[in-house]
Amino acid sequence: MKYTDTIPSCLDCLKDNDSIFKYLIPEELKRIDDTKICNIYKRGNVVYHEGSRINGFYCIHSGIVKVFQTGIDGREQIVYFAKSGDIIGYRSVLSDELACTSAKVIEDSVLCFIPADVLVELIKGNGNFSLAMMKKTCKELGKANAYITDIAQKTVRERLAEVLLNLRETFGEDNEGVLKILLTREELANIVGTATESVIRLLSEFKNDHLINLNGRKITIIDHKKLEKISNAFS
Amino acid sequence: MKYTDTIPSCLDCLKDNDSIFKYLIPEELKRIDDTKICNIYKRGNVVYHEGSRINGFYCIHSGIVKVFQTGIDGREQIVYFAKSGDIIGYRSVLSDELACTSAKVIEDSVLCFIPADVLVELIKGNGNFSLAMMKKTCKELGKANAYITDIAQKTVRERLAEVLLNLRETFGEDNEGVLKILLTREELANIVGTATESVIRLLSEFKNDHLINLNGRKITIIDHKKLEKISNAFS
DNA sequence: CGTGTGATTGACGCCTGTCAACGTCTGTGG
DNA sequence: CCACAGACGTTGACAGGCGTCAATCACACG
Repeated sequence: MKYTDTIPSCLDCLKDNDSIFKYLIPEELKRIDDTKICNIYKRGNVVYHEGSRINGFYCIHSGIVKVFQTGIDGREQIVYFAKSGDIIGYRSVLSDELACTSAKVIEDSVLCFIPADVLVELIKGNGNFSLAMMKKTCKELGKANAYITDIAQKTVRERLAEVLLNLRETFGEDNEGVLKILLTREELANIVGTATESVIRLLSEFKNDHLINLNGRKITIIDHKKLEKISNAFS
Repeated sequence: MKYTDTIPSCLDCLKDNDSIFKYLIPEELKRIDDTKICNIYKRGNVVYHEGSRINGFYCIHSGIVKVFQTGIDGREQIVYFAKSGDIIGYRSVLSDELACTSAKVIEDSVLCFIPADVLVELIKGNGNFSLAMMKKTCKELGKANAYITDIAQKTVRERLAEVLLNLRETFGEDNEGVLKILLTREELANIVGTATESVIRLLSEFKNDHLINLNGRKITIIDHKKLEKISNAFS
């Protein structure tokens, strides 16, 4: 599965994606280019597993990866989606803990693995990069806190509406209006934090109310306004 | 409310508390000592308010502060408790966003305010401190993710048991076994993410099953083992 | 064509939120 | 010293959102 064909250079990658690495100086970027290991992953492949020790982190060159925790009787709770330009696994590296999440590929991906000590080195050495990483982590923490409040106070219906809007915001839609991320009903349920059947029922309710269109896993948002009202957004 | 009497020196504070500032060199610590502003806060006082811009962060010298988000119709969701040695408000400073939480004093406190630019300066200048801050934030992020999973998958009963155990872990108990944090039933509900009445009902259930003792706001954990079993801990 | 995975629908019941009434305690002011 | 207001705690009744179980359908794939 080694990806020796055309290893993406970080410099090229930076042009396309808004990555955290833009805060690095050329020599530092070269250090990453030299140490990274790139691989192709297919949908369903596991990038890393909860409870394992990770000695590095991954940068998403292309594709989509879901990051989730495994809860009671193996039910997944998705806490994050990573797309091109994002990095995953750095949390465990920096907190010096075992991975508290698993990562699995949703859409065929090219991922670059970068050793832990390179990251530590960069944070210690480059104040601007360090600050940017802090900022990134703090923003994620803010989002996590907001989601705790959401999930604790909103109904499943409200949360589903919100999740749909978030997905559009994050992944956009093609020129037909179809969300550029395909998820199973179960995966949707694992974001919202509910049962698969509930998602199915609510989705067809939304469809009947002409808020969305459904075509298999393809979801089209029709009435953005009403969805927002349902989601009861207070942020 | 200015606390001019006996301003706690950071050096003394470090001896008692395990604070993040232990990674600073003496000159840096002095910089904080020189710029900080210390105040006394009484129970109920608001430290900072959601949506406001904070131009610094707070270090808890003594007391307890709850950090929460305000959700639908003003209901609070508590996301963090800060006690002596902890810092709060740094998230908003570093993410350069408005405060996404409010902080309110639970137990009379002495808080030291430290300007934002001092923090940024330290992170940029001291790699070890920077790394420690990253580590701290990453750990918090891990906890937040774990709580998302919890709240999404566990029942109220399980979560309440877990919260009680967490409180004991964090704040300890006096020699009578009473938890060293006093919360109203509503505050407990705002941690668990449920209605006040549910907390009351479950608490008296726990009491009847001889898992805990209740005396007003004083809670004593009797049967740690069974509570753990109820909490369904999978971590 | 059998097998397996995912999607859908219906039935059922419990957990839990909401509403309402009442009890308890503390502090304040007359 | 007592009355009263207000915050907090408790209990009961009730309904409905949502999880669970089970059966069936749809579709892809070897």
